[in-house]
Amino acid sequence: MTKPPHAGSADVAAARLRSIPEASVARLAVYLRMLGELAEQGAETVSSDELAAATGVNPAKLRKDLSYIGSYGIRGVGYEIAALVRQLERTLGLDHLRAVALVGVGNLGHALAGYSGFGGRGFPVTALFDVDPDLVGIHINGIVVEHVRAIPQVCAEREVTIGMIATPGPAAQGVCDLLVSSGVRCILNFAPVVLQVPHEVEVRKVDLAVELQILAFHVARKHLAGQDPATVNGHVIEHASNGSGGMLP
Amino acid sequence: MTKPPHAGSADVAAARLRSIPEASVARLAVYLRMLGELAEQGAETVSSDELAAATGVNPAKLRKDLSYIGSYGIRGVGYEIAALVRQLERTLGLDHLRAVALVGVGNLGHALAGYSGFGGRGFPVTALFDVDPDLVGIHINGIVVEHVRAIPQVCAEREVTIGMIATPGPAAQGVCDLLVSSGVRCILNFAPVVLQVPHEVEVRKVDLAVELQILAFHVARKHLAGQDPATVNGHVIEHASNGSGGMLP
DNA sequence: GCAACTTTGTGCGTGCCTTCACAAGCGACT
DNA sequence: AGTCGCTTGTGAAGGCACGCACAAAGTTGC
Repeated sequence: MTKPPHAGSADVAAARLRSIPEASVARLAVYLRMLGELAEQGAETVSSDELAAATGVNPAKLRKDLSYIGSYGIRGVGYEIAALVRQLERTLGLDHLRAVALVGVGNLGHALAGYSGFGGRGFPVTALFDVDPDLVGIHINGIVVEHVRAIPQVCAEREVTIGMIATPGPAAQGVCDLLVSSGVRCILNFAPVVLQVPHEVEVRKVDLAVELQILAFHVARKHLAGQDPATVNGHVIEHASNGSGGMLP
Repeated sequence: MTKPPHAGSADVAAARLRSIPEASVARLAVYLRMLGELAEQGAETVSSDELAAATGVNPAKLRKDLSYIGSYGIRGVGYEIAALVRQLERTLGLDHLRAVALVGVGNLGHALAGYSGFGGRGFPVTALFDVDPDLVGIHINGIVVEHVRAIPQVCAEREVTIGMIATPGPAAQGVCDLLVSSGVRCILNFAPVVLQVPHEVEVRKVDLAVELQILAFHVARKHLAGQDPATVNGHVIEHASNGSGGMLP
């Protein structure tokens, strides 16, 4: 199941896409952002060492990550930023916009709806949903909040390809089912629930409470272990000129 | 019950803590939440199969995870929920409260400050900071927003052990340095920047834009590959009675 | 008290990810 | 034109995590 039938460029691309390790994909997105910042600063090329330092990654790992999308580096020089950005965007599927629907306009949802980092990066939030009558009908960032029952119709109309769920836990599975039945195949879940989905649907979960608990574990560990620097396997990040130019709220 | 007639329980605990794989720690937090829900529903014991199904994890992996914190299961029966919860809380360092400071009360920060999932789980947000004069002085959930320059003093007073950074990217490193110099050793970073910290400081990063880009990659993959069900390595999660009882916004 | 059944705890093989180390390739300088 | 220095791309090794499969241990029924 690994061999492409014939060697047309589309098949090659598909084979490559499929074979990129999940861990690498996550880092590619980070490289892409850093490259954008470097381009803004007027840089035209970067070496793997520079880019690795700026993103806190091992240089060899970075080169291997980039090798998955092809050879776009010049030996003795580095990577041409513009070309690399273009290729990364194509690989990550950022060459056309992906409409995003957000369900749950409560506390967190409201913040996500107003988060400028999405629209500016090719992910316009084009639909908002909730069940609360007090919320349905209001506008956030120029988008009107619709009732959850309108999900199938609105998602179809606006060609939504990604759904974000920021509802309370108990409501999440129902909302998820609605999204899936509306053709949404990728879901970003903020609710503290494990979603049950058909195998063709991709779910990523962001669990803030779990993140804090992981940190708490490390606090406890440091306390118990005393703070012997040798035994703590903390990751040290070398130098790296401070990257600036973000885009959060 | 089974084995450990504790000999030097502190040392044993420390050794154990150090050796728990990072991936397991993340799952332990998930188990803990699910166990809490089960307890609320009146259950007294769970088998590894039940808990695994409810959390979308392989049963063997779950048992191995739990084995890292000791033998608290009863063969032929399962795990006694109350005892397991207690042990998990101790292992994750949830046996006493951890004061959290949040820097950046903009769009996302405001939502995090109001997020009930933190305080209810042993992570009271006890300090808020920003640089915006319009925000400094206002109250959110009964907490007053202070100026960033007050970080050292306030963090010391309120014994903050965890810092959350929800500032724009360019401000993050400066804020981080302030937190670290105030004695904060664990940081949850929402800013799209790789923080440079001393090796004894633990940083976890939540990057919403990257999460969406990873999803976009999978959209692109599905498109290119057609949707042959066999070649897509999606994870299928079996049955599992729908968990309810969450605690998001 | 014994046998059959259930469920935990774990040794082990497998595969993925990371990291090292080095050859190949490219540009610059003489 | 040739050589030198720098940087990429990758083969190979090590480590970690996953999941199977089974023995150990407990419970239930007779």
